Amino acid sequence: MSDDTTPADEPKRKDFIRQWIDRDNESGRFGGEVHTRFPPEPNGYLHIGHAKSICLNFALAEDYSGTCNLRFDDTNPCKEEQEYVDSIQEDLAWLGMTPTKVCYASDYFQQLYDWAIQLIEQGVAYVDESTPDAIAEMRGGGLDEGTNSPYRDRPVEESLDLFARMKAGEFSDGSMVLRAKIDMASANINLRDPIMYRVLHAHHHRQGDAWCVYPMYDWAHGLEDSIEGITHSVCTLEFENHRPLYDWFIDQLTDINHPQQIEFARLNLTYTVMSKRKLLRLVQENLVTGWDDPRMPTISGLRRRGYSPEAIRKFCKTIGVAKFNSTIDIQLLDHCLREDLNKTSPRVMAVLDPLKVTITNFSEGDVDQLEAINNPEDESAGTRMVPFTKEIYIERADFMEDAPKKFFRLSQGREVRLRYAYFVTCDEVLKDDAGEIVELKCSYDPATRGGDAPDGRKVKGTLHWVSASECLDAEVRLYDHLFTKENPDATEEGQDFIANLNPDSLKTITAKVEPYLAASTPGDRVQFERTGYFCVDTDSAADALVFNRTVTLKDKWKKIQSKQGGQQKKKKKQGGQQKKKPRLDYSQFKNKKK
RNA sequence: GGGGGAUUAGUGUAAUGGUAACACAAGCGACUCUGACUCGCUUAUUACAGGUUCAAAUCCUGUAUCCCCUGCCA
Repeated sequence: MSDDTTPADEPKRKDFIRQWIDRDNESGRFGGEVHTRFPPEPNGYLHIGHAKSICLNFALAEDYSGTCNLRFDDTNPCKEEQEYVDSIQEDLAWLGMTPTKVCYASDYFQQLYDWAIQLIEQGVAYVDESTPDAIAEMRGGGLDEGTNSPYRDRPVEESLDLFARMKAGEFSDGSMVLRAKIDMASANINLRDPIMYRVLHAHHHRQGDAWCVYPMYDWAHGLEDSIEGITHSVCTLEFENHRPLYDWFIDQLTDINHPQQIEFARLNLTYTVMSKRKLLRLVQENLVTGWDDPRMPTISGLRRRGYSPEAIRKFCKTIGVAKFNSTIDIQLLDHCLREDLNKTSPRVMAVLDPLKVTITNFSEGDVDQLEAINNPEDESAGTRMVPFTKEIYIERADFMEDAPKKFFRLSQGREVRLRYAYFVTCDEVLKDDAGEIVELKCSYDPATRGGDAPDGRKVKGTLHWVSASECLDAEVRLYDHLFTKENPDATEEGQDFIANLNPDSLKTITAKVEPYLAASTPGDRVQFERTGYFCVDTDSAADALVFNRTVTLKDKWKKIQSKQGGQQKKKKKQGGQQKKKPRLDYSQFKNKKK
């Protein structure tokens, strides 16, 4: 994970978390040690938002010569499954992270239980037999102060006895809880006698049926951190209100390690959703093919799509960390991706939308093997041979009748270069009855073999191509944003984010690819020249290749085209004064929780 | 109505009392056997209003806006 480039001459800018750690180190608060952790609940797949947290926590440990644990926060047996534990470990390893230790919150259940008894004995915890509704009612809210539970001052012995019997399974789910005795009038609702344990007769994925009580997050989390010797407990903004409680619990147990909780803003990305609930819904309603659907922002989805761990790490580093609730433009992720793939991906030619071209003056049956560079960014990648024949395919979009001056590609009477091959000139356009172009007749200049004209004549365009007789068919899955709107939650009244799903987020086509690709295996990443970066899908087989489009190449021509179209439209509308786009404000669209 | 946070170019992130930087995006141009890559140039009265100061993004006061908080979820 230390391969991300940080120019040594660039002054290291420190985010607020590193500044905080520096202060702690200066004061000697933790003896100069920095121990972090990544604490997922195993109830879903990791996504790019988790990657931000992962990269942060592991980078902190590395930067300060500390440690970083992976800890499964498995305190709720109802939602958690081994499947998720496995996927999380796989994703973490793929991202290139090696935890110092792999821990489970459930391993601390006995310690937590013993400490709970200690709090009861200290008179700061009690068993409450009120109903869930009654507890909610008594908690109050807003300006209403809470009211004390009638069980709040019951004798210690009674709570001790009841708590032991809760654990033993004598009581039904929801019948009683263990509560901390703090302050029912606190302005911070989290401090109004928060629940520490609930009764749950549920099977735990690691503890089996050993427990009938399970600890709540607020009670458990800080103590888990404390047990592991965590110094800086980094979490997301919504836990800021919980920090006083985090500190309170640890303070009750004198002489245990007291980590510092630090909160940062979670990642939001345009054109996608990040909440586990929404991702789960996409999977459960079969709106995508699964957690690893290449359109999903999950780590497994990105992996299958063809993202590299380097690109994701670079992205996480680039976006930085702060407390401002921001939304990152997906184009920044694309940029980090292209930056890495450009350096690492072998080039190859593939025609996605084939148009047949016959080289009229090329001998029938001849196969001319031409040398092509595998990666201009990496000389060690070497070269390969590409077969050229009388009939080839080019991209349909690379030919245009009555082409404008700015169109550098093929048109009647125009000459272009076929990459690594020859200059060709279009002599004739063949159409079917419907007027559709079905074939081009071109002539080639044998003197330009390899792609250069001995007479020094230049050509403006270079096209990729593939031999019609030597090429392979391949299924290509063209992916686009999963949603049509920057903010999928921006919907009409009565709709939700599902309404903004992009119906064109996947187009499957059959492409013609050069024979060199026959040996490719799932996970291989290549660049289809002039088109984009592609990755061999897990569905791919030797005789049935399947490619996923990871990301397109930047396309200046497309911009020129759309600008010309746009200008015409604008003229029609009126003067076309460009208004400044307002700052992204998603809040007005968010569904308020009732 | 209460509590906790936040606000710097279109989007993000820096600058921690010394005159707004970097990346992406957008636009213009150069280069090019990928209209890719690469390389140039362009883009901010620091949410607003006052105040302190020789000097304010930074300190003070007030205002506005946004986010989070009333699960026996995490």
